[in-house]
Amino acid sequence: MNRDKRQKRTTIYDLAELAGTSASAVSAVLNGNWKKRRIGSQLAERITKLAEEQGYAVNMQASLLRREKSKLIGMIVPKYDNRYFGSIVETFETMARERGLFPIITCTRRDPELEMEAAREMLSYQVEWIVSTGATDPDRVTDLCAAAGVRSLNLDLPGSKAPSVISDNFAGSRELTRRVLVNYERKLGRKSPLLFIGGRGSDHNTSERIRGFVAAHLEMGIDVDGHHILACGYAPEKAEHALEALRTEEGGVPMGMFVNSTISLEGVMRWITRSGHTGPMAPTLGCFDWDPFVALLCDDIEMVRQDVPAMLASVFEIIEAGSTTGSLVQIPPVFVTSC
Amino acid sequence: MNRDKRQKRTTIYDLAELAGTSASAVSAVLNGNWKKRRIGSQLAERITKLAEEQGYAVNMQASLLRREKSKLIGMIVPKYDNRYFGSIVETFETMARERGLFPIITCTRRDPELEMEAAREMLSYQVEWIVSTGATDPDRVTDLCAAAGVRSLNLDLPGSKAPSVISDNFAGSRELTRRVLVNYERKLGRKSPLLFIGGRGSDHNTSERIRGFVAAHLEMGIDVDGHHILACGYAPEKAEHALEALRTEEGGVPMGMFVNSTISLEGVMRWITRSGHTGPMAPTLGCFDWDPFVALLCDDIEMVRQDVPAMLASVFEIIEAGSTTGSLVQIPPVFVTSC
DNA sequence: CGAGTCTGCTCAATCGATGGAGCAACAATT
DNA sequence: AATTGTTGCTCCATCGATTGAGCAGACTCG
Repeated sequence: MNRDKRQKRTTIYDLAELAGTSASAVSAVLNGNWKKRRIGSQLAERITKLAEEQGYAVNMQASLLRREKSKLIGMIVPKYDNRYFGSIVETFETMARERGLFPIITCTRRDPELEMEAAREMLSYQVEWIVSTGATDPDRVTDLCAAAGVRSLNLDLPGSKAPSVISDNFAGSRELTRRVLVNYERKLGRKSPLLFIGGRGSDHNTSERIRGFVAAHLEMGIDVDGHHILACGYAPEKAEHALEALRTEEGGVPMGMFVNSTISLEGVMRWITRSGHTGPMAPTLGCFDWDPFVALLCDDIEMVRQDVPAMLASVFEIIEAGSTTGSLVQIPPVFVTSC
Repeated sequence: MNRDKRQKRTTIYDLAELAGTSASAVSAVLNGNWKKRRIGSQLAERITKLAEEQGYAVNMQASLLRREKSKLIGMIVPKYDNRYFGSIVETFETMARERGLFPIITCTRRDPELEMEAAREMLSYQVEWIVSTGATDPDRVTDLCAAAGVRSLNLDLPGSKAPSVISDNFAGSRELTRRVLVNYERKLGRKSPLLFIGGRGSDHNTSERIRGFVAAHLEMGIDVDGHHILACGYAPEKAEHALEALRTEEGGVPMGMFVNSTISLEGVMRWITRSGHTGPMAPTLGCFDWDPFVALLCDDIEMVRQDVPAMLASVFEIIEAGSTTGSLVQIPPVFVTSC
């Protein structure tokens, strides 16, 4: 009877026996609908006390099996190595919990197969929603979910088959580019185009940001060099190598840059340091993303911070409304006036 | 029969009917032990094909309810806002998956109540292990787990009642302090003690690091000013305020500092920028933790990187060995030679 | 030819929580 | 006294997967 090392967990049947009552009474009391099920308040109190004493915890597996709703919500996220995704995850967890949902989060390291595998696993756990964040192929996840009758939603990168919440990449990028162009002109003493670096040309965000980048140049009467748009991928090394490759070419590397994420910025900074472009040689920068140390330590940089709280507020609005259309919500990012 | 919007998910019974066989045959085939249960390979193949066609996914709730082992492993983590915890989570997920475990991670934002709440929830989901990372009160979590017959383990901050894996804070801190003292002496032209800032005086890591800090001073024949040991908490603002308060005091702020985490470093950097201690006025720094941008952008700083892969290797070794003693494993951190 | 073995499958109990249906016991009403 | 209503519970089927036990039929061998 007494709790041993390898004991079985306390169940409602154990409590029922201890309380000299039935399992259904115990169940009713512990999940709060004992009033509806007309259990006397004295018995209720006795059961509650016993449960506490015995350290009882529901077996969610059993409970969820029986119930119709699981209250589980899944999120797929590419990486935990930057502030943007970190705050997405943290905010998501908090907001899910506030709504009585249990968040399950999985990091897929930008691996398309792992994304699908993780989604499949979440479906096994009977999640009610899957939020695909920055997924390489959101529509595949949506299809998988749809086949299982589970709702899904895209965050950060849009898909065509489920509602998507993303930053307003075009407007954000145009404004960021404008600001960097102004800084660059002030520094050089003349107008000159920027280099665009980072991201994948095939993803919506990158192409929208390129569109904004080009628009801002146009508006300021500056020609863009197509050859200076390097959507070389997200990994730091890719940005570093791309710059290094450019250096040996004719014209070299422009000393004004639009960097497409903090991850790419890491590579850019590495290149800057290694190639000795520091101090007065330092390039004029803009970064579509935010990092506190960069904001503090780098003086010639403009950063846009994606509005994570607003994005997730929108995500949960959609979830609460239960919408499934392929709508696209674009959240304006915030310009950080570096301290 | 056809899949509707609000359909029920496909079960082994559906598949059994479609295949004209029994549910137990389907179950045996799909969970791989059909050889043991002597199911013919033709039937097995037919079932497998059907399952694929129907997009079948096990109901984990049902499966786990029946099985003895859940293969779930929980991790509690304080924040996602720095590289250290980010890489802990990412590595943990990967390693858990490699071992056939399903990781459930929850961020508790350094809130002791949320920690307990999260642990309780994980117990409801029948996790087999809980890893408390940087928990404010690891022993409380251990007690809760023990009452439910669940193993637990502490990471980053040790507890007395469960095995703990942490960095070798004393040795790491002593070496870091030594390096910073050398840099500081080189800069000042004379020996001078450092300021210690960040962390909680009550936590093991902070007190061990202070011990290492003091030891390094002693070894170099430098007196430590007890008044310059500011374990003011982890939040950036706390560090910033502590420095600001010190500035108005007699002696002011020493221009050599040991910062106890990147989070505190954020506050320190803010103070440095706001109070104008930049350029040649910039302090000589050391930080017990690592961040790529700081490493790249700050030139007078030494950083230690906690060895996350080694720490998690040790965690999973303990899990695989099934040990429950309150042993303490200390992993030497790595010194980063800034690029 | 009968006993024993092996193959390929099915039956039914089980895990723990839930909730519809129903049953005593008693009070209130006609 | 008979009917109706209410209160406070209990019984039992159910969710979907798993697994020990068992049952035909085919095959083997003395």
